[in-house]
Amino acid sequence: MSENAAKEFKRPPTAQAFVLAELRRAIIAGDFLPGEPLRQNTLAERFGVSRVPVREAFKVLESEGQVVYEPHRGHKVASLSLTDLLEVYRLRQLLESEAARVAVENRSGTVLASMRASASDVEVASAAGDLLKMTEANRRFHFELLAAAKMPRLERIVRVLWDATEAYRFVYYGSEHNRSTVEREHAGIVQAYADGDVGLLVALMDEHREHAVDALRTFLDSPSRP
Amino acid sequence: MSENAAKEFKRPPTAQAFVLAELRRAIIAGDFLPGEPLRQNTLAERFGVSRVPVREAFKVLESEGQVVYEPHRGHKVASLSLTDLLEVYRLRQLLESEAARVAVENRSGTVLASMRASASDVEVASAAGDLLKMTEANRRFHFELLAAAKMPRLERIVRVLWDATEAYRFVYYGSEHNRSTVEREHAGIVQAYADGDVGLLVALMDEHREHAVDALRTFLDSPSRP
DNA sequence: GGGGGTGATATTGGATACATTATCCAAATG
DNA sequence: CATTTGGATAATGTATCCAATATCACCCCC
Repeated sequence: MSENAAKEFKRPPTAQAFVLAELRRAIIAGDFLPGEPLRQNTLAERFGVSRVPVREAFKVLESEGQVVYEPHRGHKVASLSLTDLLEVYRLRQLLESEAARVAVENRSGTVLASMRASASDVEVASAAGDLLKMTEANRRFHFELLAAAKMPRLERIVRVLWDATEAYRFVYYGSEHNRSTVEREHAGIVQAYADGDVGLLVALMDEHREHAVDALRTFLDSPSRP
Repeated sequence: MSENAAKEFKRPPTAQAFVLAELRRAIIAGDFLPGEPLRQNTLAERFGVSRVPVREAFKVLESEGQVVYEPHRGHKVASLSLTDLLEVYRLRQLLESEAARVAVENRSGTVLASMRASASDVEVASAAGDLLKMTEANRRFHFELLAAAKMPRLERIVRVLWDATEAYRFVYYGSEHNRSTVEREHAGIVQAYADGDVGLLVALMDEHREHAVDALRTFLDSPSRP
């Protein structure tokens, strides 16, 4: 086996890793409702594994706040109040601004190209009306910049915060007006990064976030919301 | 059973909760060296449980970055480089400053009294040369202010960041000069909070943190460090 | 209608057993 | 001598089983 072939071999995931990835995807996709119980047996059957890797995946999700645990009663999908939302976005503001500042200091053409590519992916998905792909591309877009800061703990914290609200992304993207706002804002963000204008970059990111908050604020404040 | 008695009844922890608490305490106390493997069998025997709750505790600690996991090879205690330390402290600066600002906006006599009490506990422990108690009281001191911000996610994030470096607290507290610096700085912090002077509070907290960083920077940069 | 009790069932917590992977060491091979 | 192979052992991943706890349905009594 040549060195290249060894590098290409992809080790199969452990069952716990598989279950964790699937649960994470399902929660973010809104497949489970906030407050919905997650039954070990049911999920174990669905995934074709025993309860053990399901329980282990739960411990991770619980640590991230995606899932709420009560001894002897099990786990439920965490729900998000307006207060939670505001806290999450404020924390993201602080942390993403820091990442942006550091990323601009170490500006790179590779990051810029990646941001442009994923911004373009967002536009393609938006034009196709594919909200799932748009959500994924949007995430890639933002995490290009976060990763560029080379602060792994910061990136992980933001990912967890991001996950906490991601199930609600569809609310925001449901409106064509919002989608085109997103595209315009991404373009501005890319340009500010390209220009190395950290003040503008941070301001544009803040504004971008604020628009999402405004949409979700209304939604979470609505009495008909589950 | 009366209502009061019901409130006083303390449910025994699950084995996983017990193991998690013990592992957390041991890691923070420096009972395990950075990079040291954590053997499921050994720990299960030590705690008198099966491997299952040990593994579940590991998943939590792994999520928090306290423990590093590699499939099929197990878990080890995370180690901390100078780069890690600087990132942790920078993140704490951002987040603790925010907590301080919010806490001052909602200033309360209860919080002030609690801060004073734990600052006093720090001094008592310092005078007695009890570094473990000093560490605990110091933690209480700082988390009084963090809790006062009533931002649970922020508090949790800071706790995780705090835990990442807490095993090194003894390095800083080993010097009597550093200990008396801590006491003076705590007094300043309490006074700034009492005066509602958020600018001064943040500046004093930054300085307080910077002193710890300086001590640990030297330690982590030292080639004789394990 | 409300409260309490009982039994059946659902679910969780965790112990034990089995399967798989990694590591180590000795023997064999080039 | 260096490298490879094979076997034993250590350790991990997870399935299965057992015990404990929670929930639900039903019944009786006030």
